[in-house]
Amino acid sequence: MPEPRVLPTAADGRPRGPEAVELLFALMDRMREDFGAVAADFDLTPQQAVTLHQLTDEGRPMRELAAVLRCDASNITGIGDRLEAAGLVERRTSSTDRRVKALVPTEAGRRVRDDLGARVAELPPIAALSPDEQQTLVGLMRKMVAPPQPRAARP
Amino acid sequence: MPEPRVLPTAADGRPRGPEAVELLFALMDRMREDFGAVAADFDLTPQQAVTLHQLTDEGRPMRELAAVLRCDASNITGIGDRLEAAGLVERRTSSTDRRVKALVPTEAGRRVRDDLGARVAELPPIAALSPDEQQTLVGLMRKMVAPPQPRAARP
DNA sequence: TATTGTTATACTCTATAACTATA
DNA sequence: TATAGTTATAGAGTATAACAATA
Repeated sequence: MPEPRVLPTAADGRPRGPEAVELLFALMDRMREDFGAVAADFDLTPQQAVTLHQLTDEGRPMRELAAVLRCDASNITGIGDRLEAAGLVERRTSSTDRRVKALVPTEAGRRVRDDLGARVAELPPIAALSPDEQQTLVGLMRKMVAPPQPRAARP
Repeated sequence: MPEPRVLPTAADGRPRGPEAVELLFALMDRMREDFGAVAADFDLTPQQAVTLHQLTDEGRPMRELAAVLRCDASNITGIGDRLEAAGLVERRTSSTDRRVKALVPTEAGRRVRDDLGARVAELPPIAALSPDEQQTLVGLMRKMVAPPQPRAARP
């Protein structure tokens, strides 16, 4: 039973940046695997599931989705194609700017999105924590996901 | 500036499984992007960087790497090929079982691996936390990454 | 001119299945 | 037989560059 290569733990309680990174990677691998299994249950790839998960009932412009998913806009075309082929989304041209198209979830799409969300919320890594611990985790992650660079105004 | 779709926050302080999942996904996207940028600085793809990062100086059997990286063993062949072409690893056949080959980092590989590790440990998401917070995060993640299923012995 | 979505291209990752060489 | 690594294959994600339609 192989284990990830993890740097030695500090016995002094000092900052553990490297260790935190190792664990974060291990956690990401774990979530990727667990989430992928749930997505597969809905006949979706992980990215298709993530994209569907990001759709509000009103739909979202494809450009906006690319920004949220942090990928090039051209990728959304293909992902949208496949979600559309699966009958989970429709493309709707904006009435105010005919250049923009929104990916709008169909009724089936909304159902899958919600069912998938419920399943994901019960995944082991999250469920392994007590309510208090989940609360603590949420607080820490909020700080971590914050702005890339505070862009301090130092004139 | 689009934002991820995040479920409403509880005002009652009760378990926030869904919210924790949303933030975890956002964090994963963020880390994927940041880590990818660092890997690119070393002319590596994210997976190549992760693989190199998992190598000890003695090298690791390819099968073991597949288990650690949670992917099919056949993928390691290609990743190993590319790392080898870049002069960062060598294949070494085991002296005790000639079926197994280990991916062993070259001197250049060890240098890149270490430099890359140092860069990653300083990524913004981690650096955004204080030493105490990092310590707390490590504790939480240890529980989360634990065994897939405790596999309780209930005869 | 600038922006949105699309297309074309090339590369990587991914799993599956069949193969080889060992054990 | 069983296992480690390989090869072949197919599908999906990714970025880059160029394009049409629209603003």
